[in-house]
Amino acid sequence: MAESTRERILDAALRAYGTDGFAATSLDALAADLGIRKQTILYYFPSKHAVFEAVVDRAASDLVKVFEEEAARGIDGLDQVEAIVKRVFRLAVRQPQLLGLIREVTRPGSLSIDRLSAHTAPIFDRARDFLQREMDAGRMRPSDPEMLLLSLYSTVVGVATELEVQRAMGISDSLRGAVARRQELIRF
Amino acid sequence: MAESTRERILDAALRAYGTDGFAATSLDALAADLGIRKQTILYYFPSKHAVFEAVVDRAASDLVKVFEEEAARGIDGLDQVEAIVKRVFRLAVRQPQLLGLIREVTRPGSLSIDRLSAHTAPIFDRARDFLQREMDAGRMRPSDPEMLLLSLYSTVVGVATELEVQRAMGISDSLRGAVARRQELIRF
DNA sequence: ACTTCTCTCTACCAATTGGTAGAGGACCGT
DNA sequence: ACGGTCCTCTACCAATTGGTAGAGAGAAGT
Repeated sequence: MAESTRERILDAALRAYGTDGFAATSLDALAADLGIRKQTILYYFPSKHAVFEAVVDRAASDLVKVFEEEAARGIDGLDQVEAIVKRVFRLAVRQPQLLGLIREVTRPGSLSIDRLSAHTAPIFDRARDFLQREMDAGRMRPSDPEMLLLSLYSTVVGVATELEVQRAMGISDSLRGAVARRQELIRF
Repeated sequence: MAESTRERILDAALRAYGTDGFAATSLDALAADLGIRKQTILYYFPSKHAVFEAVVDRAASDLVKVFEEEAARGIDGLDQVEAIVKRVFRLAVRQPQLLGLIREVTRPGSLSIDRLSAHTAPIFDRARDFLQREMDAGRMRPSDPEMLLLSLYSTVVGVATELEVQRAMGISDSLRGAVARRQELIRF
């Protein structure tokens, strides 16, 4: 077996929750997609919500890994920001459901938002401190680091919804536009 | 009765779908929230999905109205863009669920995205032509109008998710930041 | 007084939901 | 050969789901 059942469940769950949402995805549908019975899912996870939490945990640690790997390379100033944004973009393009999941978690009525922020809070703090240092060192235009981070975040997430809207509006050159916008953002 | 039952249903549905999502909101829950029976809802709407479509229709026409009223005032250049963005912001702050609804509709697996774009396509085209004219007339920095529109859109929607994330991260001065970001955006 | 229309209700339904209980097979060390 | 552990299954359950059928109340028109 190349991939464990547990991992396969998480993969399918990410796909389903990211596109259709948590509430709209039944355990039966999830199991059918995998060619197994839902009781097998409930063997690995105590409840449906536990599946969701596991998916969030894994997605969060994937994101955290990107930051840590990139931070370990010790690049300065804007170059590091650009490198991270680039990698997050690549991750998002390769796994569009990941951004769908983020939308699901950050929904107003969500229960698991604390779970996500628990994972990301440390790198958020580190990123803020990094930006502050770079600004103090004059390698970056000074502004409020927290706000800049939120700007970066909402732009990246915004691009995800953009792709869908573009499709509905009948615009085709989606990816090129997204990349161009990324570069505009960095310049700014 | 100050407000018709039908309108009250749409109000409650917008609130529920915008915060918890469509799939997570049962007709029973919706009815209980209104102090009525779900059969009353099904008297006004043939199905649960029809309620959703009606909510989307009304929300879309609210948005379209903003554009039409503002366009009728005939202001030139950036001032008109700023005025519209300002009004959309005010609408979003007053009705946060409206942006939640947009997120719901623009989700990858959504069925009603065509319904929304059918409403908004005309004003999208008009906005694009407007930007093109303003650029030609030299009142605005030249760039791709469609891309600029998408930028504006994703920034506005992005702010909605931002507020939630900010809350989770424990940052407080949310509205001020949003307004500041709006102004940065316009300047850009 | 009668019908008709509008509205909200009770009663009910089949299907689906998340979840429990436990059987049975495959593989393990002994 | 045997007991134990790991895994996936069948069988089942109570609760909830969206939806149908139709009763009954009230107002309105005739």
